[in-house]
Amino acid sequence: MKVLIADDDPQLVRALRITLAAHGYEVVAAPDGAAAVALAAKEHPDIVMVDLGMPRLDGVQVIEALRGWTTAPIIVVSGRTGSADKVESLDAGADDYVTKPFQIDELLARLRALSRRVTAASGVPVVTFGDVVVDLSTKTVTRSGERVHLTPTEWKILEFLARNPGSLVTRQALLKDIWGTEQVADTGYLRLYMSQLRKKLESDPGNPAHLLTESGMGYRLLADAA
Amino acid sequence: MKVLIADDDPQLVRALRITLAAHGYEVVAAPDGAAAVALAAKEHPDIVMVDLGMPRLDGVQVIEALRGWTTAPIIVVSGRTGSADKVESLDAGADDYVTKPFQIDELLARLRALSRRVTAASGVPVVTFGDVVVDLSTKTVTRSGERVHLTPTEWKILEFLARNPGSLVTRQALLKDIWGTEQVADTGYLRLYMSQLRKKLESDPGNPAHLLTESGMGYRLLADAA
DNA sequence: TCCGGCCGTTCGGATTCCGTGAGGACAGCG
DNA sequence: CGCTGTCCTCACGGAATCCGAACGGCCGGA
Repeated sequence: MKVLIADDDPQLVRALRITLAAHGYEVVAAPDGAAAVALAAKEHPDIVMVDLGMPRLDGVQVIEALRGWTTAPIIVVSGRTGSADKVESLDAGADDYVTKPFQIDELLARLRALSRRVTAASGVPVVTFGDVVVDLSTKTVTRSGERVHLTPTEWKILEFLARNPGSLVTRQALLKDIWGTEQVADTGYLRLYMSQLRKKLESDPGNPAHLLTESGMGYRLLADAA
Repeated sequence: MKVLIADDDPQLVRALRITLAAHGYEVVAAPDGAAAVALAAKEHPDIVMVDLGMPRLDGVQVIEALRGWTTAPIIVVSGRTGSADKVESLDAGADDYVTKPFQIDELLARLRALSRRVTAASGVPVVTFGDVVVDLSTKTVTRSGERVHLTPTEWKILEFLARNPGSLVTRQALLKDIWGTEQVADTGYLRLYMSQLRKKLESDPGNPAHLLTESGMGYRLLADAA
């Protein structure tokens, strides 16, 4: 049973990690919302514990992002005791809400209750790199949890690259797959679409970290390890 | 959605009955543990709310009895705040634990969270988005509780989209499924039906929030969190 | 230092694609 | 025969997309 902890309090994370590990859970942790979403896509945890009021992406936004593609139980652990926060979190898709400070045995009991309800994972073919998630089955691209809109041509290029993660894709292979032209006359539009993809998906489009170009050869998508 | 309330405080039961009914729940109530178990066997509620410390059968015993034959979510509503009671209840099979006095909106939110699990787990093919509910088994569509009349063709399109919530559906897939035509010549009627569906289901048909179109590719139904 | 190949990026016109209103064809029904 | 509901065609305005052209930066070789 793998648990993802999203909390910006390193001391609390450390204590939880020890306790949960002692009870047989595998623990992964992220210090902010955006990292939590990316880590969830990569690790596919069975249960998610999320704090409200994290940097970079609020807890509620994390819940909404996760609910876009997973049904794993989500439990909110927050210092906020108001019912408004509880209602908002639960309606966003959370399954439980615990207020700090909490009794550790109560939290463990709630985790056990949620574990009972865990259903089998969906096994969707997804490719992730950085904070980007590419879902090849639903043709959906999200970045830090938010949907990114791609034009048909942009999607075709990204799809082709995502189906060959890590390996070099020659320019003519891309041109043939997307425009079907045998005769390749690079009039420059491939460069144009790569530019737009980087603008939409890279955090620093000028220095791409994942959509790499191999001079004279083609392009390469550097994906995260599955 | 049917809720069974097991509590020996008639005043609280009365208040809950009114509030829950106002939010669309069907309510049945039992004043003690033994009656609650009997009533559950007869009524088959979707969710059970149980108090600890009832006459004739304690709350934990009620939980254990119910868990013998049903997986319906059980939520404990109790005045006892100690973690020992929480742990005991949750480990007996309860799904949630709320302490009295409680905020009614928080309780409602937790009920909604449990309802989601019920519909998701029971495999009942129901898709919701905004104020619209699409029931694939009974072929009915309701909006804010009121039935919406769809023509056969409109229903076929919505059904196809609802069977692939969140996923992009290409125009040719829709045309092939609904008109069976191999050769696709979009003469424009698909666009017309999408327009009518939006008029009937979207609150702002001009700016659709759920029946989205991906230019050049197809359509996508953005459903609520499961 | 100059030069030419290669690449990324911006701009804008041409083209395709989409939403929507109006209305005809057709079948079922009283 | 008129009415009603549904399916479909057509046409138009607006939005999204494509792609040609051009400019600037980088870099290795002469």
